[in-house]
Amino acid sequence: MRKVSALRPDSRTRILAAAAHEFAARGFDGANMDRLARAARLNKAMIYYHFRSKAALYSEIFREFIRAVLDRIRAVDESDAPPADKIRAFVRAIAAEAQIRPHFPPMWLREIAGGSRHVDQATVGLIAQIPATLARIVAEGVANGEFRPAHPLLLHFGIVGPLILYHVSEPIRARLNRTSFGAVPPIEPEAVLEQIVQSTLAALDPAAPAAPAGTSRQGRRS
Amino acid sequence: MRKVSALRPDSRTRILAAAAHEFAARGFDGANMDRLARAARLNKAMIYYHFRSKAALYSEIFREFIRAVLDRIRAVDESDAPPADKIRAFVRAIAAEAQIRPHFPPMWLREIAGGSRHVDQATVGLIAQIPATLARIVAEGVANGEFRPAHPLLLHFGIVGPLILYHVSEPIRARLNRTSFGAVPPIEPEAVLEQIVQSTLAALDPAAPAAPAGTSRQGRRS
DNA sequence: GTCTATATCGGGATAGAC
DNA sequence: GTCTATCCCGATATAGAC
Repeated sequence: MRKVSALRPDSRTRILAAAAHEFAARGFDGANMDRLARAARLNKAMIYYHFRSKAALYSEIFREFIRAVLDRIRAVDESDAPPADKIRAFVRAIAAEAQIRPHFPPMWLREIAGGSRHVDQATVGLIAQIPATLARIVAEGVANGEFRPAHPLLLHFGIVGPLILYHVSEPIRARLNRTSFGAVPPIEPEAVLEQIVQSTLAALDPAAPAAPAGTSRQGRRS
Repeated sequence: MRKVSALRPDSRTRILAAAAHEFAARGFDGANMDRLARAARLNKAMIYYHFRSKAALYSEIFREFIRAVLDRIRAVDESDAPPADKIRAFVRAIAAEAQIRPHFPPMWLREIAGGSRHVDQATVGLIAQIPATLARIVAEGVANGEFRPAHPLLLHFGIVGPLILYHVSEPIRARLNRTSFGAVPPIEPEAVLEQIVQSTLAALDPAAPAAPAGTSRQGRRS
């Protein structure tokens, strides 16, 4: 919401970029305003000229991330594609945003781990709309008879979990490869998406094994 | 590795318990030694009598968590059950550990998000053995002809991602319910396990749609 | 808008008595 | 083993010149 000469980003933009990096790598408490300022080629005072506090800076970055995801996802929901295609697009929407903004997955993960301690109620409401959107898509498919009912939040975990883990694990995979604890073959981004879409649609397939989610199946033979 | 009168846990045990709670809720940097001491009904000095530093305390807790998971998982791998049952048991092993030690999932998540900054190389090696064990199970099934080849790490994300997200999201679900942003219907633990096992086995099913994981499929219809 | 100082304080770690 | 008191650094935030 702010005009910027695209060539040399202004100080505010540089701060936001550096802060996203810092928060993603270290978390809210681990982030250091001095280091952040240096990375933005500015001094601390400049940060506090643009932002009220560390917390305000963090909130703004995180809220903007969530908003970007929500924008894409809502567009998907409001399209007139069949539900199965919406699911597919839903997964790709989140993946695309994670690809474009590599600092988003780690920040998201940390917020989940911390019970959203660093975000205000309004932002919590925004976050909640992500699975809520998925729930609408599922409901549409159920009404169609294309899907069988499934717990939307659980479905959401099945999408977001692997996706975020994949994006976030890049540094670890690199580290493991460097230290040769066991070289990890590279993972194709398309393979990640395919597997997630497949397993999500499988969980929604009315024809499928169904897995009545009973408490009583174990020790069966393949 | 330490005898303890089971009735009144000794100070060291109380510290470990309080620390797990504190680290899980706030992360390494957010954790506060004063608050931790109070929770353990001790003073800070006592913590430093038992542990070299905050980092050492953190490391020990985390390593122990990983070891507990590894113990279960190795037992699964070394059993003579058919590969599909091993997969099932693998999922349940991690879920059981997450159930018993509720502080483990958030800490794990944070370590992933932070690129394992707070753990030593040896522990990183232990962590890596979790997907490595899964890889062995998969390889066994592939050799059998029961499974088709799949990227073990990707498979691992498909298991751990949803599972950890489920466990870790309990506080948020509660918060959402309290603030009535939209009441979340409860998720049955068994349903979580079933869905994860199903989708994992589906990804390994040689008969299935297969999704050749090529880089070249997009824009197709369902 | 951008900078150099600096105020202020929370929190990790230690000293040393008991 | 357990405590009280304290050191002291690092980190958020601000003052105030340019």
